[in-house]
Amino acid sequence: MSKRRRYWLMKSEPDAFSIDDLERVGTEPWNGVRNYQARNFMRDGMQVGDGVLFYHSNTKPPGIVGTATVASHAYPDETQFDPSSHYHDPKATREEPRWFLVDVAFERKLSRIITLDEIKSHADELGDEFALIRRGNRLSVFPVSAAHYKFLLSLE
DNA sequence: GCCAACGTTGGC
DNA sequence: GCCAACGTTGGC
Repeated sequence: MSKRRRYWLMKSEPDAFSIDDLERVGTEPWNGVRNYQARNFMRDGMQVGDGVLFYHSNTKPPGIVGTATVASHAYPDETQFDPSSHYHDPKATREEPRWFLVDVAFERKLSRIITLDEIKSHADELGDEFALIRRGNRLSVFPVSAAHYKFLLSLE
């Protein structure tokens, strides 16, 4: 069993939850993910202490704005059980939860945004396997290699 | 606000 | 199991 730190990129729309919000609250349950692949990364791949690139999506400009750490193992997303929640899933039960999340803890804000444009300008170094700049990528949670994590932060 | 690129759903 | 219809994401 490897204890080696893994790295991830997690997207959030700043209107809904920004890096400043995370700084304010310190730790946040990453609720509302309703994509199976993203869920599987959180449920099966994440370990406490893993590094997270915090990305602002659907804003101008989109880009990496900070870092965070995985602060819990995966557990059921409470919002799936709440009929009044936007994220309610009528097919989920407490016996068989469908959606899982981890807690994410604030680490730091970057001194500046590493914009999507800038990341794209380094496509040659990052290569095709970097999911963020692959065509049509909509995943909100995905793994980043240690080398890519280091490279992206070196752009700061 | 538009729309491409998906993922999901449900009829068959 | 196929696939059309629909909903969502997220850059632009």
